[in-house]
Amino acid sequence: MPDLAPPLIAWYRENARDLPWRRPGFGAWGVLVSEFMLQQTPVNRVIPHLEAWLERWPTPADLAAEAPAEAVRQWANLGYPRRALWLHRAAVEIRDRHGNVVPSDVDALLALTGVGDYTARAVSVFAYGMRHPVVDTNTRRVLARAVDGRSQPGPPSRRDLAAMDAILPHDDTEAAIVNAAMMELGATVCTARAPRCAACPLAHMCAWRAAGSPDTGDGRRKQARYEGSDRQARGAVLRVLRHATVHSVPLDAVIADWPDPLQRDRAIDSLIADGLAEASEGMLRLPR
DNA sequence: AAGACGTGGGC
DNA sequence: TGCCCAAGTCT
Repeated sequence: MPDLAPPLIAWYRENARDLPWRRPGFGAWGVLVSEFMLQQTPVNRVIPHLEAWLERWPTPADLAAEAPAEAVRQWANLGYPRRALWLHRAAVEIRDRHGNVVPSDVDALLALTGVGDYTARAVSVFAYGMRHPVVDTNTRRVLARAVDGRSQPGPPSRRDLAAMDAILPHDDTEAAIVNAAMMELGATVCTARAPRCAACPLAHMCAWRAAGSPDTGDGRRKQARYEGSDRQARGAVLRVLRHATVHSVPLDAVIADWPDPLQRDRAIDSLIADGLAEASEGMLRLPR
């Protein structure tokens, strides 16, 4: 397998988007917040929310001092609101266990609530310049095509980390660039549908292209239907709680017109179980 | 370890 | 319309 790093580095230097978290001195807290927001939410939707968040809470302790409800409300419509809860918990943990400094060590990062294999390495690499493989869905797709000759990656696996590590240069700085370049290439050129191979710096050494760009099938899990789902009901409940001018709403009034009353009750119960809502004396509200 | 978990945009 | 997709994590 030829060395992917040189063309990736040259391409990234010319084509990287100017994203807030790539600005010099953006800070590890900003990077951590951005990574939470970017978990399954597109870049363009994240940017305005990220800037508002950091303006309101410039350090972990600023966020930790607030009630979780404020984090959930500020999260607005970014989706997967448990991430707001987890980010709040992580802020408390960083304040209490790390002196209000986002850790640089992967294992310390992994111990934070809501931080998994991807986010831990992304923060260590992009905020602190450490040398680790960073593997997200973009990286996995580029590896699947350029290295394995497949149209789509298989299911996520710890082996992905070793595969990415194998193409990283020894130098820390160059390794960080290759990590970012793989993600950027997957996001802007080597996309899931209609990849722009004519603009790809790896096209001349791509195993998938060499094999004639075969459709090797999709190893991706199909997403459950959203329309009519419990998730949709949960989303509707939480939207009411976020928008409530009084921070507490009569339980019976929350999406009272929902078509399926059992689903409505299930949604409320599960939100309470998740810590995203609290009920008391016939009222429902975001967690204090 | 397969499924749950929001939301919005593209085609 | 309906399905796919988006810098994942947790149970």
